[in-house]
Amino acid sequence: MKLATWNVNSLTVRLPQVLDWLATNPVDVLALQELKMTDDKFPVQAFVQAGYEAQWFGQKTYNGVALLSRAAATDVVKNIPGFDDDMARVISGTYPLGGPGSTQSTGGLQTHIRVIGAYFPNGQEPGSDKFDYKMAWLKGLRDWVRTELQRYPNLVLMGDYNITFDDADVWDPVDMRDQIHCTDEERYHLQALVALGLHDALRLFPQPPKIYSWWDYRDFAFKRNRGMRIDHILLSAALKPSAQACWIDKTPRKNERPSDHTPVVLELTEK
DNA sequence: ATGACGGAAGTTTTCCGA
Repeated sequence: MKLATWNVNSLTVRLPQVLDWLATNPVDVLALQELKMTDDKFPVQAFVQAGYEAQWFGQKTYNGVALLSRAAATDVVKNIPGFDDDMARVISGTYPLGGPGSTQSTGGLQTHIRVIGAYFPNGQEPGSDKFDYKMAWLKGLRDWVRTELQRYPNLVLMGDYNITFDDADVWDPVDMRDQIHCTDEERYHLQALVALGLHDALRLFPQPPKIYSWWDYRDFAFKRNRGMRIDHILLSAALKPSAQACWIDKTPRKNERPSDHTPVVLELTEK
């Protein structure tokens, strides 16, 4: 079973690239962020034709998230229960554990996986209202994920976190010290999520140095590999033994009119 | 110190992202 996350920075612009990527990378679940479209504009038919179900939660201009999947989702929830939010940032669903061939399994929680796709707030800069919102949102997410983990031992939380774990995730950690995505407060909240019993999937496996998921459009940042790792897949302890591989696919960042983010992929053993 | 680029809204510029 393969799961992936990708901030597409406008699904209107990036739809052909998403379809191309799925044709080459037929993952079982793909979480999308920054759709930047209202629900009525969501291209559900294009995904159905590509063999994918979709659940989506859009918003005009900003935000918007979706889950594409081979198998149908159940228990779909939009945003964070218990946290009031004007913005469309989170969508979750439950899927059969395994590839499309194992959809006939019989329903116990151990045979399913809970997938949460999330677009974490940017935060703009420390001390701003948007930063305060980011901190409150992170606390709301954590309180909810704690209860989700009790219900669903097999859980993946993936998306655009807009937080780096540490300096290894930053091309210039000296320049970025205490800047947005790199502050102690943000990293505290990220570690608090980990402390719920989650694992940074990418770091379960050896990786090349200077591995990032986002590069600024400006100043040839991608060509110079001046980026940050801010897109993550966290998986629960129950799923950790199933993890086979995790990687960042830089290929779509080389497209014409690319998203500034690129996909992160997690492979789990078939069970 | 500033802006670079790209997307959206919608109009000749602004806001925002990261």
